[in-house]
Amino acid sequence: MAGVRLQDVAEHAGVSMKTVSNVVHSHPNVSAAMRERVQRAIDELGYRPNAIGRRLATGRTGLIALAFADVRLPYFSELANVISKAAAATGPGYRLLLEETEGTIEGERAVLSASEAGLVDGMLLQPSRMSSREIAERHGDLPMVLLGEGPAPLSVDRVMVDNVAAATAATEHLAALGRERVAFVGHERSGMSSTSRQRIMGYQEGLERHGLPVDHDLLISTGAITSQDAAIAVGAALDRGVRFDGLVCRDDLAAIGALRALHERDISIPDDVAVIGWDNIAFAATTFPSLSSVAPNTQALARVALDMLAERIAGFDGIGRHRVVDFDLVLRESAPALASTDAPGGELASVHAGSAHAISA
Amino acid sequence: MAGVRLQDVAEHAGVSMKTVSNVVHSHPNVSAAMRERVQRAIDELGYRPNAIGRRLATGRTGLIALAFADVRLPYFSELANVISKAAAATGPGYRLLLEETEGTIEGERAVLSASEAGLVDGMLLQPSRMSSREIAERHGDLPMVLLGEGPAPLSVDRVMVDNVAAATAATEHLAALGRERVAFVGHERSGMSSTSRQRIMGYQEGLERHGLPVDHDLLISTGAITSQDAAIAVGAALDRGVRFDGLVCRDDLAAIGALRALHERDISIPDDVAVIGWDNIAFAATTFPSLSSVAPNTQALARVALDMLAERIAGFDGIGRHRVVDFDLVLRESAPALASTDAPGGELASVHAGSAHAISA
DNA sequence: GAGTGAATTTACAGCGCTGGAAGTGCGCAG
DNA sequence: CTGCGCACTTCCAGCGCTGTAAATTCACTC
Repeated sequence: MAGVRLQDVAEHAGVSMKTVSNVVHSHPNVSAAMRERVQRAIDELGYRPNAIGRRLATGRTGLIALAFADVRLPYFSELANVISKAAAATGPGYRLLLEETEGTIEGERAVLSASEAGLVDGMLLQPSRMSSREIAERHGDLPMVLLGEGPAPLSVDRVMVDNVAAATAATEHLAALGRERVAFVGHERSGMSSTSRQRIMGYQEGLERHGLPVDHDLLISTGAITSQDAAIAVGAALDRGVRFDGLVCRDDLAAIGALRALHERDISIPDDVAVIGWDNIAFAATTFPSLSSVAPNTQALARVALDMLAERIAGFDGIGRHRVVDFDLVLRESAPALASTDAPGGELASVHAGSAHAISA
Repeated sequence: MAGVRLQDVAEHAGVSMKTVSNVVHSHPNVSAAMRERVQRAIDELGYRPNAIGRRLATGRTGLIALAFADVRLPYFSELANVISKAAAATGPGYRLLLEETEGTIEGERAVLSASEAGLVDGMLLQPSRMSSREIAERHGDLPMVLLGEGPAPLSVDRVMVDNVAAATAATEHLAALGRERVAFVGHERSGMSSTSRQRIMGYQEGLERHGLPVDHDLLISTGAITSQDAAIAVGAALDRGVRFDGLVCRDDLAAIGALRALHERDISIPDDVAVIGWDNIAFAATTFPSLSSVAPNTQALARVALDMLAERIAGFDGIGRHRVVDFDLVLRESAPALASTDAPGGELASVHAGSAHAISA
C-alpha cells in the first residue's frame, strides 16, 4: 500500500505518468479504454495521490487555518463545526487546521508569524487583542479574513456581527419587559477585549434609549471568560447588595454562571431577574430556565468569510471588505417574548428592525 | 515578502543553498561569520522556509489529524484543546488538522480513506462505529492511535479509559448513597455506540454488586447525543411513571438534560434523585446543582496517545499496544461525597480502588 | 614549502506531482 | 498509396527543499 507513486502506476499500466495524472484528475482527452486500463492499475496498486507533491506543483494545499482563542469555548467549537462543514463544501473542499491563540497577544502573533509559509492556502482569524494595524502589517501575503467585531484594518477583509446593535436589542428587550435596573455581566476585569467593549457600548445605548440608569455598579466583570468566574462575580455582586432585575451577559457562559448564582440565592428567573445571554450555544436550550440569547448567524458568517477567503486565494487583491451578518434574539424562558405564555413554545414571535429578529423558542 | 526562495537568499548572500539551509536549521558546522552573513540575508529578504518543499524532501509535515465525531461536543472540544497543547510540545511541535466524522460509519470511512496521502504524519482517531477489523484494514500505512474504548484491533495502538470500571464506580457511588432504583440515561435509541455499550455494562455490574434491580424501564435512551434529547427522554420517562432515585448518565450532556427535566417537575436533586454525569466538562461545575461526573484523565490520555503516535511516526512497527488511563469520580452537589456536608467543598474526599479516585469539588 | 587531517562549503540528485510542448498513431481525402 | 489533421500520449522541466558525497579551505606539522 505504502509509497505507491504515480510512476509505479504508470509502469504497471504501461503508460506515462502524465496519462495517469490525467486519469486521476478526470481530464478530458483520455480515451475510455485508456482510462479503464489506468484505473485498474490504480486500484490494483492501491495508489493514493500524494498531497504534498501535488501542492508543490500546484501551489495549493486545500488547507485553511482557523485561528481563535480557545476551542473549549462553545461559541468557537460550534463555529469550528460550521466553518468546517462550509469549508468542505467550498471550491476544491478545504480542510481546517486548528490554531488556538489563547486570547493573548503572543498567541495571536505566533499564529500570524508561523515561521513556515505555504502550509495553508489562507487563514480565518478571530483576533481578540491584536491591533488592526499590527494585523495588517503581519499577515504578509497570506490570504486572510478576520472574524468578529473589533478594530478593522482597512486592508483586510472582515466579517462580523453588529455587536453594538445586538447588545442594544438585548437591552431594549429587557426594558420592554419592564426591567428597570439592568446589569451587564462577563467582561474581563482587566484587559477588556474589543468584543466586550462593543457589547457594553450597545448595552449602554439600550439603557439610554429607555432612560434607564447607567450605573457603574451594574457592570459586573469577571476574571476569566468562564461560567465559574461569572457565577462567583454575580454572587459577589448580589452579596454586596448590588440589585438588578435584568442581566445582559457578554456570552452564554456568563449567563449560565449568573443563572447558578441566582439559583443559589433563591432568586427567581425571570420573575425577579430576567437574563439574556449571547451566542445561543447549544446548552442555552436546556439550562433551567432555558436561556434567551443573542444568536449570531454563524452559518452566514461562515459562508461569507469563506467566500471572501476563496476570492483572496484566487488572487483578488483589492482593499479590505467589511461584511456584517445578521443575528437573532432567541427568546426562551430566562427572558421571554413580550406577550408570550410561560409555556415553552417554539414559534417565531416577532421581527425586530434591521438585522435583529426575535424568535421565541 | 512573498515567494522568497532559499535560492534567492543564497544568491543574496553569495553562498550555496545548502549553507542557507544549514543556517536555517542551526546545523553545526557553520562558522559564526557565515551564520551571521546568511542570517542578515534572510532578514533582509524576509525569507520564510516553505513548509511544502521541506515536507517533500523530508517526508514530514508536522501535522497530525485529530478525528472524532463532532467538535461541538464539549468532551471533544476539551480534548482537542488538551491534545493541541500536548502536540505542540511533542517532538518537533505538531499541529492539529481537525476532522469530524459526525459519528457515522461513512464519516469514519471518509476520514480513513481521505484520498490524498501524505498530508499528515499520523492520526488520532476516536471511532464510534467502525469495527476494529475495518479500521485495521483501512488505515493502511498511516501511523495511527485510536482513542477511547471499544473493540480494539490488535494491530493498532489504542488508549482508553476503563469505561466499564468507571460506570461501575459511578453506579456504586449512588448505591453507597442509599439509592435503590438507579437508571441509566443517554445511550442512543438505535445504533448504540460502543461507548454507550460499555458504560451500560459497567452500570449493570454496579447494580448487581449491590443487589439493585436491573430493570429495562431504567434504561432511558435518547434520539441524539444532546442535552435537549436527554431532557425530553427523561421527562417522558418520568411522565409515564418510571421512578428512580439515582441516575447514571452516559455523559454530562445527558446529565444536564436530566437536570432540566427534573427541575421542570420540581424533583429535588440530589435529595429525590442523585445524578452522575460523565466527562466532567467545564459546565459541570456551574450547573445547578453542580454535577458529579466521571472525569477521564484527558491529560494523560493526550500524553500517552501522542507518545505512541510519535513512536509510530518514527518507524515503530510492532503490534498494537493498548493503554488504559485513569479517571476520577468528581463529586459535586448532584451526587455528593458520602460523609460530606452539603456546602461545596473543594478537597479530595477518598480514593477508590484501582484507577478510580473520588474527588469532591 | 609540500603534506595532512579537520572543518566548512558546494554540487547534485531527487522527494511526487503537474503544465505545456512535443510526439505518436489513426482515419480519411486526394 | 501518400499525405494531412486530429485525438491522444509522452517528454521535459521544475515547484522548494534536503541528504549525501565530493570539493574546497584552513591551520599546522615535518
